[in-house]
Amino acid sequence: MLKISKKADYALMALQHIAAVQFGDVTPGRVVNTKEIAEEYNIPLELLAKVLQTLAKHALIESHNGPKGGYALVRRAHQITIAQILESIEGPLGITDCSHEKEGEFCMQRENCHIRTPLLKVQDSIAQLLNNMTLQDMMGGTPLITIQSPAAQGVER
Amino acid sequence: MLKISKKADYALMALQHIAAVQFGDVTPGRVVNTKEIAEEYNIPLELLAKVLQTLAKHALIESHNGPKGGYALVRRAHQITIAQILESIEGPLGITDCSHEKEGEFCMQRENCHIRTPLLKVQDSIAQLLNNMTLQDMMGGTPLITIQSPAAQGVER
DNA sequence: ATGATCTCCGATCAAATAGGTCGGACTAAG
DNA sequence: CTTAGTCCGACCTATTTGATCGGAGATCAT
Repeated sequence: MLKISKKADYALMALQHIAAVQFGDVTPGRVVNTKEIAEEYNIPLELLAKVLQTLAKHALIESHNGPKGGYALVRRAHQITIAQILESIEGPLGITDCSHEKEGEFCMQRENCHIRTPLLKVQDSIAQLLNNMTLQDMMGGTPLITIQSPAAQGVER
Repeated sequence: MLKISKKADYALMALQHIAAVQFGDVTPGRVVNTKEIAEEYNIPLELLAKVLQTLAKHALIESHNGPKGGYALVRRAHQITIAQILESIEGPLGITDCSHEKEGEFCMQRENCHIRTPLLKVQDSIAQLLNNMTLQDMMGGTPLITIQSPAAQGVER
């Protein structure tokens, strides 16, 4: 349960990769195109393209067209929150249908519903969690396969 | 994003209602049948029945068959966590596909994936959040506990 | 300038999952 | 024993998600 979509997964991988290239030591400042990312992580090319387009539309990355083109981060990694990334792809956070009810619409269970308020509380907690974590926290450089000491993880803050 | 299913919603409403009847002041100990809950909250009867069956199979409630039959909680409200309820309906918590990979199976992106470990960290935080909240916290019409964000480090309450 | 290449973008298709429905099996009251 | 009321499991449909295709526009190399 509470699974995030594959597209969101791809978005996180792609942004992590772009950040690593752009701010890394090897070829700093280089833009990276869709194909490179797709091959590196075995992601369907066309689908990844669509994901990156969406991210660009939400101003998380900017696109450079033509040959030698590609994508580049607009902000630095620590200024991009996980919440922003996920919401760009999957829409606003809402663990229940009635999370974003506009005035005038309401679910059929609303009048006697006792669980809405506690659930919104849970939702707030998750929102804070995702807002306090940035792309920088995903940078660690250590590949997954190697054994890693718990202290060496980039996510520790 | 991260929306829980309608079935899970119905499960929470139903359990809240059963607990209110069973441990309330009006008719304590009474079992409550599917129809009563469905009408109270405008839930499709047959679908709610299926949800309750699932909850019974996971030993959160017990079914009493025949006339005057219905469902009753087996444990008290404060001993049933939200995590247990949701997992009974939607399966184990897992924000990403590779959360519960068995030995031998792995996603196509695994070998170069840098986001798995941080995401599992997020998942752990959410798990703690849901495990620290019980059905009791949903009782009483008015909101009850304040939940702190587990974002910084370790979840405390 | 012109062609070749690369990216962007919309529309489209297929698979998975959630939402909802049906008839039968069982139980206990009368 | 009958009968009304309940649980239970299989079935069907609709929405969402994952993935794909083809063309238009932009940029760089020649």
